[in-house]
Amino acid sequence: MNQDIADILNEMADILEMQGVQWKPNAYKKAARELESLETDFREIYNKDGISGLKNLPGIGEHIANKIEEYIKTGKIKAYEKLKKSIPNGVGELLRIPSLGPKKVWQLVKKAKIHSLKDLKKAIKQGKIKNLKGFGEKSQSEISKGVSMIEAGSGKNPIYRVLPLALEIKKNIEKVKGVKKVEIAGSLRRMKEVVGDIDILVTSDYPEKVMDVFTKMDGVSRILAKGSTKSAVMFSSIQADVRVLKPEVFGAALQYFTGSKEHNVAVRKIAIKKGYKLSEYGLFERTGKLIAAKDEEIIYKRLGMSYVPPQLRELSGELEAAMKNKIPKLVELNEINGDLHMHTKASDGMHSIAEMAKAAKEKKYEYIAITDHSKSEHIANGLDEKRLSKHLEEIAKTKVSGLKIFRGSEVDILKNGDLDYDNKTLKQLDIVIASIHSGFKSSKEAMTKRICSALQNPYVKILAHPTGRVVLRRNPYEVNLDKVFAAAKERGIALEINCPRLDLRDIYVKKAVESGCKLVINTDSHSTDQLNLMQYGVGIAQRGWAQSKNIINTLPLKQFEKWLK
DNA sequence: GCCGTTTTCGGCCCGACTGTTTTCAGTCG
Repeated sequence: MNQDIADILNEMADILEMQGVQWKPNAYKKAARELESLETDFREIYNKDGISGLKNLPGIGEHIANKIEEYIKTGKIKAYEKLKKSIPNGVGELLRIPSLGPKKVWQLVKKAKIHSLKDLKKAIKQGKIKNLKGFGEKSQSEISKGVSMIEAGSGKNPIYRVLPLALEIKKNIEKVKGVKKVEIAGSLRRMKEVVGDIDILVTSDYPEKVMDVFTKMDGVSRILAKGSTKSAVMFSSIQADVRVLKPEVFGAALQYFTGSKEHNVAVRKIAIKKGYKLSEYGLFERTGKLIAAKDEEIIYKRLGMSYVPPQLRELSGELEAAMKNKIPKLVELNEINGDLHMHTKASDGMHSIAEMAKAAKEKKYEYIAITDHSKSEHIANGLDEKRLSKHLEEIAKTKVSGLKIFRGSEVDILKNGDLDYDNKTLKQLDIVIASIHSGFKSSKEAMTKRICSALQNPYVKILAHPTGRVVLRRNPYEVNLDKVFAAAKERGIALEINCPRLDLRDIYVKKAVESGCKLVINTDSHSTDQLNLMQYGVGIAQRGWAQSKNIINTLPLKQFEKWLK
């Protein structure tokens, strides 16, 4: 796994930085980032092109390439082992504490013999930290708070918990007198599936009023800071920051606070190359003359590229594309015309067919598919042929005006690659979703073969969670994506982007799009409220560069029915 | 340690904030 080697390089960077080594840490971090974002396994590159293949990767030169080769050949890197020995064992965890960076950690190690979180807690209790040179009363209490935070495990939150809160804050601020613009920034604007905190940017004639309303909102558990233009509060475990800005710098600030950090660093480098300087206050000439700040779009334009949608700002090829004017228009939530994966009380859902249909109608969908589990899925009360037959009649009887309800099933892919119903049964269905729910422990090759074999069935229309590394709670499995994509493409089967689970990494969707596969954004809803998960699926699709033409359920009903045939 | 239409040597993103200083280093976003 690329992550393994990236972790090692990152750790080497941390240790070097602690010891005050200049520049080298940056090089290691950059190399680690490159490996993390790599689509192909580094071993594959090495097997194909040897050490020069590694050296061709940006940020990886002779020395790091040699170390990677050493790792491939021996499973170890001598320089890394040596570095690890130069610091005590538990120091790594100290680096995760907010307000403690490599330099301060190293001070603690050297001057106070603090080698672990445990040592640190003891030293805080004894009041030793504040007496160290470079530390003081305040630092000690900050560190103490940081330790509690780490121990509480707080940090990152899933987007489906954070976005509703952010929208609520936005709504509240929009109502304040004098407010002109309110935008959500940060990783939330990029629609990352896991986000740190909420960042909201505002322009207003009366900043103080905004701060008052924000800090007094329902659900605020603690006010971390309240100033005239910037405040931070906690909503239980979620931190939210609001900044009021001058309208003339709003675009530059929005660009800056949206990130990602990697994207911003790269954009700034481009600015420098063009003889400019970019900060959150705008794009400037070397002379200090302001060129652009009001609008994000203009900043990108002045840097010689097209606008980069927030969801793509991960430094994964978006800048190259923007410079060539090749950024696609991404799929939008309002383009989704149907949800094709829904469960009802018949298997493991909570609501009836009619209730699900009504909720879908409220979403203004043109069509849905009811897709309960098949017979082998005993835990989920899967339907045998007899119950299925009755269930299909029920679906046919359910009428909601203006909504087409397809009769479907989420059919298990059995261990041998066969489907859970025979073809005679499958023939009665409008839509068959094939998916794996058991036997996760097979090898990558076996899983791939099993899925590809199921895809040969003429009735399969959709493959559920095709990502290869799906964490179905405790059941990760791996497949050869290229083979699965090829099989799906050949048979015109749509690959599902499964929304309720945070298991899709951007790369899978991007790869599927690039391979020419059709995708479908379904919610796998087990209750009416889960239909709201569609927006997160759209977010995942957007981050994977998907356009509406890639997504099968953006088709209007008539065209969708054609695709079904 | 990496990299190069300003460089094979000398750079490496920028600015605010904080706490500790007595002019600045470290951390953060």
